Amino acid sequence: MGRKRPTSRDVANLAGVSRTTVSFVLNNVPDVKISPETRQRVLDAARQLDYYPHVSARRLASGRTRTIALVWHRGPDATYRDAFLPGLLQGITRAARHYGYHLLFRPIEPDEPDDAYVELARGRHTDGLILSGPRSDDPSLLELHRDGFPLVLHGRLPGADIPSVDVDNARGAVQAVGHLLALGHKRIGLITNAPPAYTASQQRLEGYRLALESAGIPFDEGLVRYGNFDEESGQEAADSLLDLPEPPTAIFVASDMVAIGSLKAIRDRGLRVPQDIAIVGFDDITAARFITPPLTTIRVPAIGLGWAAGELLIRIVEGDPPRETEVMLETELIVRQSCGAVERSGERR
Amino acid sequence: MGRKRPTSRDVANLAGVSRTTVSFVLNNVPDVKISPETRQRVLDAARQLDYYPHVSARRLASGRTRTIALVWHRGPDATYRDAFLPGLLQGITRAARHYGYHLLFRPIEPDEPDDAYVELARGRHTDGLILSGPRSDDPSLLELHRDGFPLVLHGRLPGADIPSVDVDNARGAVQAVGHLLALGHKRIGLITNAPPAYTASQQRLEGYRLALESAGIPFDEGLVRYGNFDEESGQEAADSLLDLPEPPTAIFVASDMVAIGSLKAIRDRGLRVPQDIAIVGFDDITAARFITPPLTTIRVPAIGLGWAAGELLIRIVEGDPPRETEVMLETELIVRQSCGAVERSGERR
DNA sequence: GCGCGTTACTGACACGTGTTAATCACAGGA
DNA sequence: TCCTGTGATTAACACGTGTCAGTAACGCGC
Repeated sequence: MGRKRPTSRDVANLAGVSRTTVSFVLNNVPDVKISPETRQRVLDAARQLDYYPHVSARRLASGRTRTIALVWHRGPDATYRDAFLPGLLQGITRAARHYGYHLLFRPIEPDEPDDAYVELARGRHTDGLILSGPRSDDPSLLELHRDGFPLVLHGRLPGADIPSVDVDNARGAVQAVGHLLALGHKRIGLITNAPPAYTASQQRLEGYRLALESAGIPFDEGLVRYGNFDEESGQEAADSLLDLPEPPTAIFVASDMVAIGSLKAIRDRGLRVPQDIAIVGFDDITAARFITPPLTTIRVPAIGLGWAAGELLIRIVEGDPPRETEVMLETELIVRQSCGAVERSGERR
Repeated sequence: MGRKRPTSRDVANLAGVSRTTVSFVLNNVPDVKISPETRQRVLDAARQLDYYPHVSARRLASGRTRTIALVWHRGPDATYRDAFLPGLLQGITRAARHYGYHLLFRPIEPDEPDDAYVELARGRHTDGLILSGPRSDDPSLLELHRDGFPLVLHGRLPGADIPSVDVDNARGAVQAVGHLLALGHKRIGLITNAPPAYTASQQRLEGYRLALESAGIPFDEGLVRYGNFDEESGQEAADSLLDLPEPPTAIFVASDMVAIGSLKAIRDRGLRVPQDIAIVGFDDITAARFITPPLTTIRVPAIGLGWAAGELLIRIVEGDPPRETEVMLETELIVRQSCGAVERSGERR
């Protein structure tokens, strides 16, 4: 075994000053006068001993952890959300690094209680939490927020005015349906990403309705089906739409994963995409570029969401909250081939 | 603002015992006798006050953080590795949760020094580190290991005998090439996943060579090309192989991402997969199932790797290291359509 | 009555840092 | 000579827990 970890006392002894002075120098405490020679002596001593302050001690004394956590609910939509995880993490960790914070990653598995994360907050494990996939019926959540613990939700939670970050699902749906309308389609079906209990599902439906209405086309409930995150549900939903006496000429499938299932259903009937049926997806998962035909879709800015959530949370932690604490990020229409707007080409997005 | 956080002293006062007793009860310290009534009084008091121990204080006193970190080097292969991140994280956090640990996620961005992670170890931020994508020329790494700090590498580092976890790349390549040989191919090309500087690339090449030799086919360097993680490199490499006077009838592309580029090159020449050229990939990324034709490939057990790394590290931290500290996990051959072994069907894997 | 072991509990120190209030040396003005 | 302000430094306390060494009470054998 090597020698023991050096402490700030060791640095102080080596530099011939008090421990307090070491703390002042290493933390660059403002409004404290330290002579340049002393400062240098301390820095030299610290370097010579290869001194790193003990984080736990520092946290205990300062009362701050400089750590935030991402609480990741692993629900029925796990595979769907896993596609966003790398981007979201990258965005959050970038913000964290920018402000000098660390990130704790805490998935909540299905067999755990939903409020397993409160221990992180109550035990002062972290200074704040980003909660992805919050449940509206979670009392601990409201309690934490009432007690002033910094929280940011990924995904809206109607009712409670908790700071949140989300993508503008309704506008994204308007972009998708608007694109199909511009291509001349009048009879456009909808397959949602998820059951109506999910707010994102409601919002995308709302955008679909808005786009149609502003084009003077009446909303027809008979053209709406509900997906359930996976391909199977997309296949069934598309089958159901194609069985209609007068099937749609285009379908907005509000999830790429579901859209992949829909494509299969269409192909199995010998129909061609986009010539017979045009398709626009949502999410822009990695696979969207590679399937046949490449999927026109709505890109969700995962990194941007992560950055926004991280920055918002840290600013709240530091007592400098922005005026607007409900952030909405814009989506982007990615035109590929499944919508019929462009012919096959070498373009690569 | 609500009232202050309760401390163990508050619990002690409410229960009418000493703080020491509270600690004994809540931590279930063995070999300490506490009467059942006292124990219950303490538990009731803790519950009544909604007491959660202060993690930082506990860490300082105990000298242990019960936290491990995943250090994630974001190098030139970032997009390729992002595909594994969710699985790896799930495996690690499962192991962490099983042993009562937390996970810190620490990406190292390209603009940071390679050894930015040492602060985590030296400052006792975590009890141990999992390093993904280690560099052999990193002196801090060897120094940490020499000082007895618990480390586990994801990916081999030849030379230093640091505990590590990796997939058996060579055997995976043998599986892939063996499958092509069994289908009757004699002239099999290789496109690696990465330049030869990457050990995984060397190992997959080695497996390719072994499989051929054990089938009595001499290794021909002229059939080997080096990929570079992305599709472009796969396209170029495949073009180069197809330009040969006697092109191969099958190609083992040791990366699905690279294979996608190769498929494009083949299709652009009007050739069909698998009828004219058979392809087997490596990694089993999500997109592999969805491209046309669905890619036969070698599945890498991301969750298993994560679990193995997490468990190995924690056992080392707890002073109970297994005898074998170099773990190798097996890959799995996933047969789809790009190899020509099965005709188009409804199967879904 | 006294020594002794056992049960149930506590006092006091340690962990390594941040931070406030105080101290000291010293120069300058009256 | 004494008072005062200021620049440089430090003593001392606080943060909330884990844990060792001890103590008080009590039963028991002789």
